[in-house]
Amino acid sequence: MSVYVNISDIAQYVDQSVEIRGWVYNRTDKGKLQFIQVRDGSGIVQCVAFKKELDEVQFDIASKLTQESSVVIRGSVRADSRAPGVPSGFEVGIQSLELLQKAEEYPITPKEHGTEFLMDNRHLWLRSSRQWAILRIRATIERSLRDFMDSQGYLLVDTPIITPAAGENTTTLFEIDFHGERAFLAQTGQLYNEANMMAFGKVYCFGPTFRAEKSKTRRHLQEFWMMEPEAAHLSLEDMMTLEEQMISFVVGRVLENHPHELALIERDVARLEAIKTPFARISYDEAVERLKQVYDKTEDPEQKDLLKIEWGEDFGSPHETALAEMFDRPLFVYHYPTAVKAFYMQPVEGRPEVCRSVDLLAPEGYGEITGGSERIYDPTLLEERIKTMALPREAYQWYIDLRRFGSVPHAGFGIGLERTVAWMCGLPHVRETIPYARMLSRNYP
RNA sequence: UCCACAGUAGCUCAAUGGCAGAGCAAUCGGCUGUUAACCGAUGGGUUCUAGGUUCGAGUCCUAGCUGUGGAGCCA
Repeated sequence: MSVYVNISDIAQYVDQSVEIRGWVYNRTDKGKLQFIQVRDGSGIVQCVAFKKELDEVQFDIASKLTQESSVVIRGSVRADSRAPGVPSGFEVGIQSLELLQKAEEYPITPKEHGTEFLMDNRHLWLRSSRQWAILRIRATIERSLRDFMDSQGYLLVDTPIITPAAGENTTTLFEIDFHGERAFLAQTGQLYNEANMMAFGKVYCFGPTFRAEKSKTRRHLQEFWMMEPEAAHLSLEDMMTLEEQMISFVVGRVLENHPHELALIERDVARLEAIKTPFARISYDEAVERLKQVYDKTEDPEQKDLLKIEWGEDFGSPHETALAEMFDRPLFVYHYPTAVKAFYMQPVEGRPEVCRSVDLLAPEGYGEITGGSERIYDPTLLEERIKTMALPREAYQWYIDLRRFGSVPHAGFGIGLERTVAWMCGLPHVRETIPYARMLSRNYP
């Protein structure tokens, strides 16, 4: 009798008879010998058919299998160092084979393809081993982020996706028709998080967010996933500690659970193993000084122009890359100018021109992966800031209310899932970090 | 929105202004240890679109469309 197994567990069944239910990943035709690589979602295993050992009809089927045909194979597992697969080193000697469906000519061949073609066929591309590995790592990162926050006593409280008119800068929001009223897809759950924090102490939300910006870069999506923790009585300094513990926890989980996947995508794991606390911490002031030094040393005029910076300006991506390259682990940059940050950020005492904000820049040029701050908790100051920034006060009434009923110092941050996955997997573009990327010119499939 | 580059067989790409080509995939044949197997054969084209220059345009020019990379944008 053969037992139905997942390919990922194949090592436990050496010299036993198993049943594999999967899809043909690739086939090598050697005449009287067929090497059939079968994937079942959990892994890939090589199945071998010898003409002598199979009945004629079944061998004929085996020798005509097309890529992605669905099959049920029964056979005995043997250890063989020559066998490729995930995990490698095991193969199934086919005793019987059942063809569920012979696949039509499959568009994605084992050869190279262009980005546009692959994205047009994203529904099929997901079956390729690289994409399979990346999305499995994404799932682990997502779960680890939740596990970490849960272990720290944070409660998952979901925030709405359909939100009322925010009033300002609607150009970056996706507008929808809410029964005749204007509504928008959420850009962040943060304001609701602050209300939830007042109810539960320590909370986080984790869901999709939407940005209608005309951004067309390797770091931007129109729809992306973000986890946002928010806690009462959390200082900026304690938040940095929390963030670095979180990141190193997640990196540890990925290294522990995905050696096969990391090997498949050829990630340099030494770069991940180097992610140890404490992370580097520098102030915005120091960051600007360091960037000016880099600027002075840069010869290439085009590059030099991109690195130009004056105190008070926000960093562009070339600046973030230059700063991150100075360290082999993630870098916190704190106390940004108040003018370039959001209205709700708490000013630094005695230095109102900067605020208690912090961004975390990933190594290897992956840019900002988290951003957060202490929030203004004094209602008068918050109202002043809303007036200064010319925001519609009515839209923020409930938010101001939070400061009228037992206001406390608090802080929070957001971590962008796709940028985190891109960094940990060493990918050049975020489009492969999400099953179906929504980009400026991509809403299919 | 701006800058740069690209668009040729199902896919990845070649082709000095002069016969439209290769590899992979498909189909057929060969091979008992392949790792993107290999070897032989066969079929496969609106060269993104519209106009223009030229004896002749895949190639040059103009406009547009699509994509890629980057910048800006990213409270």
